[in-house]
Amino acid sequence: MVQDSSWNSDDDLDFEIDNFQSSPPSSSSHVDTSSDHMFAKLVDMGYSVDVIARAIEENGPNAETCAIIDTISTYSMNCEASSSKTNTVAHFIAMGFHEEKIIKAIHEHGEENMEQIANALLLSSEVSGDMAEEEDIDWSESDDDDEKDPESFDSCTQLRHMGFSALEASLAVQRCGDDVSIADLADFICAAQIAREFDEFHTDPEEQKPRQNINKRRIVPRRDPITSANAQPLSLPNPMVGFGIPNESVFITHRSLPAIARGPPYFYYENIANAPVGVWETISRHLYDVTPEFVDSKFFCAAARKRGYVHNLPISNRFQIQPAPKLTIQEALPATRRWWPKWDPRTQLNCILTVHASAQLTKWIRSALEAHPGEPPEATKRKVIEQCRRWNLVWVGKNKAAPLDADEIESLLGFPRNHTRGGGISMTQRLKSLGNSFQVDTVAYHLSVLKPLFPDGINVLSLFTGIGGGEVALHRLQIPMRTVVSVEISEVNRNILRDFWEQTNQRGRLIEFEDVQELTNEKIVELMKRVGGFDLVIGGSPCNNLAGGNRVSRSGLEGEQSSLFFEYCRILEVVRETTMEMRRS
DNA sequence: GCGAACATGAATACATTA
DNA sequence: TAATGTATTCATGTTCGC
Repeated sequence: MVQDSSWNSDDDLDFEIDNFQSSPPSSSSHVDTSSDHMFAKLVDMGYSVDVIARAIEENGPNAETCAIIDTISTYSMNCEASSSKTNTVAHFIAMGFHEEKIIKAIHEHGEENMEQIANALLLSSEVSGDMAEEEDIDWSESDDDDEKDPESFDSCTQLRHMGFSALEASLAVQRCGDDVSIADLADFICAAQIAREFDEFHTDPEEQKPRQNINKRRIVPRRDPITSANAQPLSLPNPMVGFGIPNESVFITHRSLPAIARGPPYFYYENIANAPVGVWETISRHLYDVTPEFVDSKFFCAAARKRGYVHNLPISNRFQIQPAPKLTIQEALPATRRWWPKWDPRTQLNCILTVHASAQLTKWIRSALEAHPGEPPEATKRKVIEQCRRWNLVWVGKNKAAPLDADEIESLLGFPRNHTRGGGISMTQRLKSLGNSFQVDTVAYHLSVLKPLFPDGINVLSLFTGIGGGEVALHRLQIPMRTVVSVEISEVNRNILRDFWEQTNQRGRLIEFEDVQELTNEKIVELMKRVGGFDLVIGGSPCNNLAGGNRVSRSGLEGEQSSLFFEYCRILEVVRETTMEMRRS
């Protein structure tokens, strides 16, 4: 039940926005930590008394308003409390609109007509110019120049004549650049509006914060060629825990997702973290400036796998699929325990690659160790451990180190046993396919947020499917796959996915393509109309030309295979545009 | 022709030391 | 702070045997 507003003064609005930003209030800000006052304010915001009481109880009577709002939003994410109406109000408040006008718009258009409410609010703010963001954003901080160029101003004027607000128009020009057509700018704004609507219940509270400093960095049009000269350095986190890992709440963090990046559809892109300098800057720039989430799978299983993920998924309320894998070699591969030398300090494996060590190497290790009946000399130990690390060898007998077999790799990567076995696949191909795949537990952790959002199933566009790491993750999360359109060049991998589909009695449709280039724009539109659109576009494009192990053609994103990343971008863009068109009609 | 086995460094990040 | 050392890396191309 939404109550009448009693805090619609500009001061109060500023206070709320400050709190949404999680920034410490300035000394001049009006901050009232009295729980009574806060209670009244939250009631005014439309939250139910029960929910507020519960949140205050959880956070303590001295908690700040933002903490309480976060908690309440968490309840709504969990579908346990909070009505959709309160979320609607909070959502538009977070966008910077006055509550009084929000309530009025809801009364006029009905709560379910989010788009009409948004339009009414935008129109209202256009007339009165009272959107908080417009007052807060310092447009002069663009480092291109201090004055708006006439062309941008013309675009803004035209957009405003089309009915968009000054804020929307300015933002669109800033984000897309000056050389973009009015039609494209209008599309950009519509995309953002639809995304906000769609994201109402799907993003965490932090992601819904107004980005007051959105223009305080250089905005490079996405279509610009990226060169090493203009790429901003993107450092890898240490420890590589992304936006959070299971059971380590100290690492749980929040992020600001650019408005243009918000779904629908959700997208999830993966590639190796240790790519040549500048590659991730380019990837991020082409995927709507979304900050990559770099995660090492050593926090999810007994093997390292440093990967970057660019996605627009919510990051609150992630959960791990069970049973959680063992995190040490000795626990994951208990048979090795008996033979593990005390002088080998490894407890986790390095990244699982596509090839394994030669028999010559394991033979050399055995000979080197058998040459010394007792403990080997330090130099020998060092050399053996170095090779064991290099080739991920484990101890399978006395003085006997061996590469992992395919079954063990399947287990470490989170695949069902024998996932890649059978169907005439050779061991070499099996190892290659596994070495190129996702670590399922890691990906599932990120995708887990989709489970409450798609209880009736999900339509997936799976690019560079490989052996189906994404599909296995969704299956293990028990998210029904209504449709999977899979694109995979390798016949062997396609067979593996098809086997998985049949073996697990999937009820949905599996539609297969060989080549991403076969998936023309027209074909994508046709497919989307056929299956009802895609909810998730997932894939990791080839890393051949990025990987450190490649001594021959590590040529970066322009390489023969790795340049297929741009196909991912093309396809994603078509899916997004078509999604918007389908929602309009 | 196919699969298995094998030899083939360098780019990069991070830690240590002077 | 710069130099040096250490660790890591979803690989490719060639040869050989069946």
